[in-house]
Amino acid sequence: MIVLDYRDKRPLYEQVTEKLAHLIIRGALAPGEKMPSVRQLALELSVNPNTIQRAYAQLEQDGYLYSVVGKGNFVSETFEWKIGKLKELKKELTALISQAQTAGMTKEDIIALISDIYSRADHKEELT
Amino acid sequence: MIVLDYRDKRPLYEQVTEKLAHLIIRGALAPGEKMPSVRQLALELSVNPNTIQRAYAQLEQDGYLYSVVGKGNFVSETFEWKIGKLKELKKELTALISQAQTAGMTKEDIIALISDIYSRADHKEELT
DNA sequence: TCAAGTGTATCGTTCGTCTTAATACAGTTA
DNA sequence: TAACTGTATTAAGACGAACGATACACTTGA
Repeated sequence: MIVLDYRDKRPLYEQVTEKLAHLIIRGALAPGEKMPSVRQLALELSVNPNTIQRAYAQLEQDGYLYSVVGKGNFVSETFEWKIGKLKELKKELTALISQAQTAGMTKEDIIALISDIYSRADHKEELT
Repeated sequence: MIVLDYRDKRPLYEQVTEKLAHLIIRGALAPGEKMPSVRQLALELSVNPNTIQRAYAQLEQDGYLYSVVGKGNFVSETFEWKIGKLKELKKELTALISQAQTAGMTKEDIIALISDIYSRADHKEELT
């Protein structure tokens, strides 16, 4: 199901989080589906249950799944994590734009920058 | 000239960097002016010369000043650091907006967000 | 020329935080 | 109630950031 890379310098829980998130985003794990238990997945990956627990906690934080004590972890509906991701990005964008304006960028500067980025993206989309 | 706050959890070199940057931005240190030497400022602040050195290196990286071996550190022309800051912000903004659009935010969503941020900032400016 | 000033590079110690694990606690269900 | 779930606490180890001691390299003026 998942293979960990011990040459990867990132922590184990982060690798697990990322790979599970990918499976959910791609639809390999359907909404409502039951995730493997923390102990079971820990056994499969030869890792401490806490490591899986931390990955699951992060995925819950990001809206990808929800947990029920005594029952297990389950994949959330798609819109859940999309909303979560948007909120996160909005937060970061706000902070960055605040910096930008204190540094002297005008509103128009930023809008022009955004238009530029989006126009390039439109070209890419034509290829998909 | 500068007072360090040891209750502040941020590292000393970061405090020094920030406060010197403020002095430069506000014009208290004029372009072309000679900065105190690393050893001299280190003495004044009762801190290791390396700490000041690191602050100066950061300020040079950000375009606030330039150094000449054997002579000293000097405040850069204003446009130098403005350009540097803008480039940095543009880079971060580009990366973040790319993420935003892959996450489903539309161009209009982002522009609305920016307008919101700027309108709040305008209110603040009226008070200064 | 050389002493005294300047910036810079290297190295080691300390200290905090991050990561992971061991273990115990708590809820659910057949 | 046994066997499964998730969760909380604590400790140990690794790692990196911050700072300082020290030596190196360049410039200037007496």
